[in-house]
Amino acid sequence: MQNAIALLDCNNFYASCERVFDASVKRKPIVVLSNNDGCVIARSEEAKEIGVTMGAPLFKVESLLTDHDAEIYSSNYALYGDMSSRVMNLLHNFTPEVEIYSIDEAFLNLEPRKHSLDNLAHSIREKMYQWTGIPVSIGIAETKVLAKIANRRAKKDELREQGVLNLYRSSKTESILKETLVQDVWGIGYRSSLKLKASNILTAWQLRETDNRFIRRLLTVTGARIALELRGIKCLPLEQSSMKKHSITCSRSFGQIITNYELLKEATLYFLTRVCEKMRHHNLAANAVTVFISTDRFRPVPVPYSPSATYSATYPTDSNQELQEWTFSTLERIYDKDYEYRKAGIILSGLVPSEELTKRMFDDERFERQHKLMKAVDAINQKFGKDTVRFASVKTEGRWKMKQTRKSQSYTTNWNELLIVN
DNA sequence: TCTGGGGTCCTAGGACCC
DNA sequence: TCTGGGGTCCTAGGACCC
Repeated sequence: MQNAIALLDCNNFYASCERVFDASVKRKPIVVLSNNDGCVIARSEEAKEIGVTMGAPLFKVESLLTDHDAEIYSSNYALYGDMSSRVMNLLHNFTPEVEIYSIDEAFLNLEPRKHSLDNLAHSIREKMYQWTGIPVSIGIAETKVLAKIANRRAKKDELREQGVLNLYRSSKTESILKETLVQDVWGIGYRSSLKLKASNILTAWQLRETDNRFIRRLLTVTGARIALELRGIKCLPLEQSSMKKHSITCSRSFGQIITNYELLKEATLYFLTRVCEKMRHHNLAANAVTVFISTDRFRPVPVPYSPSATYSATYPTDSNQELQEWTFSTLERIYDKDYEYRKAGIILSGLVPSEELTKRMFDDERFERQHKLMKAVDAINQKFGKDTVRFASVKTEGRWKMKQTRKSQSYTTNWNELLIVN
């Protein structure tokens, strides 16, 4: 017995979040920008209609947007994160098995159920809009990959009003797979689509019908699993308890080119401060830090250079000071003075719950002092604002400082920015 | 020093996703 | 002038061991 899987996806999520709190933009084109206000990462339907493409750099579409009286927002992750958890929490009213896949998507196991799949999906959709103001689309099928395809079609023009497409044991599946190009299948990216095309495999249906050993050789197990999922064979299970983080990253493109080693050190130290905060907020510790730096990918002169290196330690730590030592020694390994750098970042990995540090704390007095110190610093910064207390070496005004000139209010997470209704 | 297969562990990099 | 950031998974290849 194959259970029916649903994929629920919030329509134009970031744009919809902005719209919930600002009635004046109900019919206007809306776009939300990436960090640093660099490019477009979310668009309302109206913005799509005037021809704004996903990922377009702001400077290329700015005049188009102003001509159409569009609203432009910097990204407000506090708001989106909060709206997301409202949506996700409500899903448990409909089924116990929910996998939160991303900030705006969740897979649901729809069994067991009292009503028909279609009725259930429509009722989830209506309730979600009523409770949160966020419109959602739902695709239903035997597997995750097929549910993704159903969801995508549920958003298409001719079907958009309904917002639900049920392909579970449906005779429509074959024709829809024949209309779906391989590059539009979840898990098949640009590289894989080129390989498939070279073998004359152009549609999802052809991918499904090709001998699986061939696909495995061409695209490794990842591709083989996708092909099986297209046949309705579950290879990707619902993962409900995937709350454990494996890594934490902070990286930025710089406002200007950096060649100077000291400036690069400043930047990585700033990123390290951010990832350490996040790590301790989740009560985690890390035993490895990866440092990466990169030249400008849009101007690869003379040649692109983007080295990275990892420092792995025996014991995990959550102390800035210790991680700072690891970071600098790693940066030194990859830095080459002959290049101009445009971007850098830090990744913490080997994450373990910080209770597991207890043993070390008994052994190591210096470590225990640092651990307590960091906890105190976090508490103060939480209360009085970011970087109220910091290491003297951490510069907060750098060329990597994030640009956010069009941010909306933190309607749901900051008492001082609540929505006022007159 | 050479001969050989098999196994593990680690890391860098590729590919993909939202 | 201006082109995002944060993740996961898989594999190839090196180092090491028996």
